[in-house]
Amino acid sequence: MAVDRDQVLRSAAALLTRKSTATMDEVAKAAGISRATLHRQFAGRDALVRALEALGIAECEAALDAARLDEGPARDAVRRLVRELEPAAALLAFLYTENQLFEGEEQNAGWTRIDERIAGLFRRGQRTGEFRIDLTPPWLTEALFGLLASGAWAVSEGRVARNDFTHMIVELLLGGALRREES
Amino acid sequence: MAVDRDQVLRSAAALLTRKSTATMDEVAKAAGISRATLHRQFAGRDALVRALEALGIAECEAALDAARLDEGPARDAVRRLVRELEPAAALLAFLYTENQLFEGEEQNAGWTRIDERIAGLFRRGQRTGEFRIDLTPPWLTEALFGLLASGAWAVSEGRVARNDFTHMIVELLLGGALRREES
DNA sequence: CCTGAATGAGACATGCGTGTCTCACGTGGT
DNA sequence: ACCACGTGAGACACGCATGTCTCATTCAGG
Repeated sequence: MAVDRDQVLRSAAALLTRKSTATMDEVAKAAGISRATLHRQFAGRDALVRALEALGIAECEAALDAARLDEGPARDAVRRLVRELEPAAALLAFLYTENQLFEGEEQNAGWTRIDERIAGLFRRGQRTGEFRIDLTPPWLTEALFGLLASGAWAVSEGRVARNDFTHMIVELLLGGALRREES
Repeated sequence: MAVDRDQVLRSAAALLTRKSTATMDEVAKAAGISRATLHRQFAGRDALVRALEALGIAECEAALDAARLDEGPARDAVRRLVRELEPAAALLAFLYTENQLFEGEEQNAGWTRIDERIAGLFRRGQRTGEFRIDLTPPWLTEALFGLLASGAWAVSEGRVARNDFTHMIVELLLGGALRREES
């Protein structure tokens, strides 16, 4: 009776994040439904990944909105953004590596908009003099996603405590590894 | 005749870095040999990936040696390390994502040693007071590989100029995005 | 010139994931 | 109680990459 599509999507995301080559049968079992029903919800593996991508984009944009990127100091906006993005980090890490496979096809327009909003935040920080100008906004955006993925993986491997996730990423991204003389 | 095994490995690395799902047949064609010969050199796809992993480990350790990690200020050692690692970045990016698949099996001991050497460098920097102590060496190591992979991908996508590769990674890793008042 | 080793081309069987279909079962609504 | 709908289970064929094998060809060395 009306399988909870969103619930299926969540469990699929949780499984594929750990094992990106999981079979449709494994995905179905993980969701507690049969392969037939899974296939009734998502036409095929490709459709499933696309749905996951749409979910990732939606969560990203929700985080972007919740972080109020254009309010206050840019550095604080970055902190809020990473904090909001944390719950979606594992899914984003999966999609980040999965995207390498879509080499031929053009990527979903949603990512372009998200990249643009984040790059805009970094540009704002550069304009106000908060951020250095020798690191380009596109690179900072790329690095943010890369660190998000690394962080998610490090947490799942037990190399970083889950509670430190946001702190590790934000501090490295903003402050770097060097000690600062001034505060 | 005696097919140049190392040459085959290099071209396989170059191809798989761009298209991680490439067929054995595609790998063979890229190397300019037949699938039969490729299979005579590497028992199967698994053996090929393992060989690639061994190559990546070897290049990493060579870079580690060339960077002389225990000489001079730790920050300079990090700069040398990234510079030495740059040629191998694409291969490492491939292996970095491929490693997610080896979930069940234990990872190659070579990576453990490499991780340990790099983490040791960060620990040394913390001891000398160069690096902040709230970012753990394992996380900095993980972040270094993550940024290396992000950088390699950004370059191949044209989002970052190839010449800026080392600078972008080193500066972000060491200094972060914030402008520093003092030099 | 001859022999042998290595290579390329292709055929062939196999395993695996996938997509599709059918049918029986259980549940909810009428 | 009856009917309809969604579901689970399984069978089936297909596509595709893989692994293995054979055979002709080519090139190097004796």
